[in-house]
Amino acid sequence: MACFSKKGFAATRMEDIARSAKIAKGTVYLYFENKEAVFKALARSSAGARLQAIQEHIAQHKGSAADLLRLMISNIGEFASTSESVILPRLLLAEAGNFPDLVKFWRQELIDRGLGILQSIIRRGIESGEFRDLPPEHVARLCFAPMLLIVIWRTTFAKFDKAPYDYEGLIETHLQVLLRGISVGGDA
Amino acid sequence: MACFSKKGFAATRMEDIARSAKIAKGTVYLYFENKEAVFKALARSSAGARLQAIQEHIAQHKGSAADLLRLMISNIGEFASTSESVILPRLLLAEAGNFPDLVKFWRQELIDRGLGILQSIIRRGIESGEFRDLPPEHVARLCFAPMLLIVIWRTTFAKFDKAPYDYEGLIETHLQVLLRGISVGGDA
DNA sequence: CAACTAAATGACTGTTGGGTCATTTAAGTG
DNA sequence: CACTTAAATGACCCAACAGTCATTTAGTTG
Repeated sequence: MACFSKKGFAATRMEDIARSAKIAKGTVYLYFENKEAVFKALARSSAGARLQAIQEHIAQHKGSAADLLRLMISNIGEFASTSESVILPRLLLAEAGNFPDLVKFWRQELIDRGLGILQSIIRRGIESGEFRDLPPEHVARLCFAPMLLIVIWRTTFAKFDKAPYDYEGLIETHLQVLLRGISVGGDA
Repeated sequence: MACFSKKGFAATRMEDIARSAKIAKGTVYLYFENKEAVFKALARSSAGARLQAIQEHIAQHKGSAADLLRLMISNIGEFASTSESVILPRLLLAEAGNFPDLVKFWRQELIDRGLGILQSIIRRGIESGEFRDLPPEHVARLCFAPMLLIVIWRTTFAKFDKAPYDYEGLIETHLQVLLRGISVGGDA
């Protein structure tokens, strides 16, 4: 992951990978068919389990839809702004053109499922009268968009920041604006 | 642009570029030092002029901050969801690791300036009492985040859509949620 | 310890593709 | 048309690197 995320797929040499793993180049080929297989194995390493857990957690949640949404966004937000693993989605984004099957995999297993979860929360909020009647498929993406921005910012532009950017503050503001924006009451 | 955006920098051969331009490989080297120079020339082609124009337009705008914000977001949104040029930012994102100086250029010339414009609108709205007192640097990014999502969606995931996604609807919803979320009044 | 098996190595090979330049083609000039 | 200059070409060269495999090293068993 370190190698690929630093230079991209094409510019990473098998020797780089091997040295990074403290083994010889030939050894890599005992475990992987070729360079592409190394990359794919890496890219499939799954956040799927985590999503599964979230999905179940939500089904049995009793609080308001707003609370649930707040919870989810905080969670994803924390991941996006602190985890080292964000270079993985970043990497996939960068190499998307050369690995269409991986893109399809990620789209189905993570994006569609993730958006589905968000949508179901929003739909629930609308039905219960908490949220205004807005298109859930759009609102779900609005919930997620700032996370994507954080991932891209951290992995691409952060190195040129004079002062470290306050990701927590962004997420906090996002929650305030979003919840006020979709709630029916005069205040959120 | 067609070549690079299809396969990325490394996987694009000079012959591809040449054939695409209906000239011979050697001819490319009459106009560009090497492959990197071709890429950089492409990546520098500037939306800077457009930004300049926007900046001036805003200085003399008389309407409410909300109207101004709506205008800007609609504009950027239309660009993000219809222009073919989005493959350019997409490309830069993908190749960021290999061209740090280009990233710095884009960050300074486009991102910082663009965010600056948004921030100034928001600050104006806060001072005039239209908007709530939220951190402008965060709100500016919230304004922009869905555009980024659109760009990435279109250039990476759209090909797997069963039905074409309604980008206009997303932008419309974004405006509704955002303006209601940051306005002081009970309604936006 | 001898005999055997499994794992790891890295020198080597073949291919790919960036970059060069001798040659050809086209344009300009008196 | 003869001659000069500029532009374009693509066969060729060579460095880089993915992938191979004969050899070495480490581990296991009786």
